[in-house]
Amino acid sequence: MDERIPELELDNQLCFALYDASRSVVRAYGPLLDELGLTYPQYITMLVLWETEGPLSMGDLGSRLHLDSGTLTPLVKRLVALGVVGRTRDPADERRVLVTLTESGAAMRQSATNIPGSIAGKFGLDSDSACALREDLVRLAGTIEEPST
Amino acid sequence: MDERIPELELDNQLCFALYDASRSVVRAYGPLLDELGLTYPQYITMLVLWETEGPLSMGDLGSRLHLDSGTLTPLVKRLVALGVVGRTRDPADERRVLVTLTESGAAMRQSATNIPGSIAGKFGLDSDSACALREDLVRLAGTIEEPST
DNA sequence: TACGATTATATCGTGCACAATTCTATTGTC
DNA sequence: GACAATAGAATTGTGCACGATATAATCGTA
Repeated sequence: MDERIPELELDNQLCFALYDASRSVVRAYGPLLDELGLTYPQYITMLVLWETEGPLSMGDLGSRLHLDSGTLTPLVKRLVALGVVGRTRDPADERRVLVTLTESGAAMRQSATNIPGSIAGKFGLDSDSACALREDLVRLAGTIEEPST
Repeated sequence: MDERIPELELDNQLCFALYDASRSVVRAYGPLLDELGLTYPQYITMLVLWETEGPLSMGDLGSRLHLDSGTLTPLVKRLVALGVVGRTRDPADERRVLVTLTESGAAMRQSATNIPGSIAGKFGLDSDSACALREDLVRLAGTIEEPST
């Protein structure tokens, strides 16, 4: 093209570095999650259920993962089909749908305990750097979320 | 659940911070790209074309963006439908498809020059921090890509 | 110069993301 | 207690991602 416009060059975009790194990391989970029969979004959904006492509503899951019902509804239905969670209407409020781990879903947690270590090995990062990077990313996402005046 | 397993908690996952931040940033581009009629993946494709002298093959575009033909083929066809690029077979090698900017596509570059600045304003980061973060992410993605012995 | 191997793209199928809309249950408020 | 407003999910439609497969052009080489 005519002249260079450095701000528009791909290699100068923080957004592309993020987008590319995110896809790379999700791909890295692929082989490990295949053994569990989960996709990456399904895996993080299971993480939330594993760390929570008792059932969670679709809305609770959605706000934890920042996913809306258009994404979560079919995703959770696939988890039901896998037999790892159950879906029931909340008797106290029939609008709400409660998601609960099945025995099989709870048991899967043990098979997943090796995953974080395997992944950490693929990152060329020591634990402190990984933690610092994670904090930078959380801060960035938090800043962007602002309703922007 | 029974006991805590900190390595499996969502808030300790670098992968989730990345995944969440990436989606947040792409969402932040939404309103700006709407004015151009582009999606985020279409936008980064245009970035590559804008910074390149002459046409690019599908393969060139794919290796630059780390996207395969299953993603790029329909994406580029939508850019053709928008009238911003053209697709032609390479006469020197009929297997290759060359993507070229149309006049309208080249002109769109001017309308895009304000985007990086607008986005930078949404990040709570000074230019140096953003650059450092970008470099960390590029390094991370590069490390993961290794064919892993 | 046939012809098997390789290369470049396209196609197909599954599963996200997310905006927009719809549907039903609940919650004021009069 | 009727009823508008709201809240929680589901549905619909579009556009990625990506693995797997298919197709066609080119290349190597016997």
